[in-house]
Amino acid sequence: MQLTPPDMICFALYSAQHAMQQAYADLLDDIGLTYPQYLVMTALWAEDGRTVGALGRELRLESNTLTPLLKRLEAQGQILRSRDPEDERRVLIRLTEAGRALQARAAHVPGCLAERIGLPVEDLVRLRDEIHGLSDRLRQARQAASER
Amino acid sequence: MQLTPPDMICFALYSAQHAMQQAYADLLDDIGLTYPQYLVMTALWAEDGRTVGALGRELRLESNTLTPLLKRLEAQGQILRSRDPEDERRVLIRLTEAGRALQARAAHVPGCLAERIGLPVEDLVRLRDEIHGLSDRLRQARQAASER
DNA sequence: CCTATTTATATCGCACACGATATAATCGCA
DNA sequence: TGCGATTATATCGTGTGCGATATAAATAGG
Repeated sequence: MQLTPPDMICFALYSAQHAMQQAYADLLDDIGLTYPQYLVMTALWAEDGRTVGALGRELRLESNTLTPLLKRLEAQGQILRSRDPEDERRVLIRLTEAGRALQARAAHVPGCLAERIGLPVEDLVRLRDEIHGLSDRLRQARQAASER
Repeated sequence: MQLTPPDMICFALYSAQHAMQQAYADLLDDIGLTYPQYLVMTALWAEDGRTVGALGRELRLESNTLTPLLKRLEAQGQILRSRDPEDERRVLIRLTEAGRALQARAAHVPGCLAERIGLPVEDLVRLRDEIHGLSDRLRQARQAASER
């Protein structure tokens, strides 16, 4: 007896994440952002002026992913990267005027996505929380295993 | 008002998929497979001798992703790639003896994962089906949008 | 005060994903 | 039968993710 990919919850996540990223790509193409770039911009619209590390803790990404991504956003003129004078190890990420202006141009995205999905908000919220619960369990188990 | 990534169901999927892939990476490292390679091998253990296209339909991947991945599996000696004599456009993927033998070495993986997650099977099955439902809705909406 | 350790970010290499395009084989139909 | 359309796979370029490692700044302990 062999499980097939469609039976596996890991594959459900894998293919749903791809479908979601493609749905976002359709909407984000207009404003010139990739989906991970949009996540970073979303985090900055909510709270500007954070360090690379603080962004990484929110998005669960390391500097090896964030640094090149942030350099591309800087090259696009959406953000500025500068060393923190208080602690020269840290790099502060701040939105430019263009980066702030992009928020309005992306304001329709969550609504368009919700419309594409077509499920009641309560269902989405419940599903989101269940998926976060799964993530938390996986990360805790990994933490525990690495401390063995 | 700005949604933050943790509020967004897309980010729940995104981070859960990363956590899942890392959990698998811990287990698959021993047998020398990446997580996408494991998905392909799983599909082949269930049904050997399929074409690239048939694998792609099951895993929802295109040839631009599968071809290099399959070449790496071939270089590892897990599979053979050969043109279908019936239709020279198609490439048949068949397990080698080593590829079949790997099934036994990977047999513990689903159990280890379930243990890491630590949720009842019924919950996992329900969650899996809800996530598949979300994927289906996203793909249908994309299909509909592209036909506009 | 001076060095060992820790912390924050960056660099490198590899393996995906995927849009766009290329190539070759097969099919459809006049 | 011939040829344009379709199908199956491959190639190319870009952008992630991440393990491993490097580098530089800050901290801690003697």
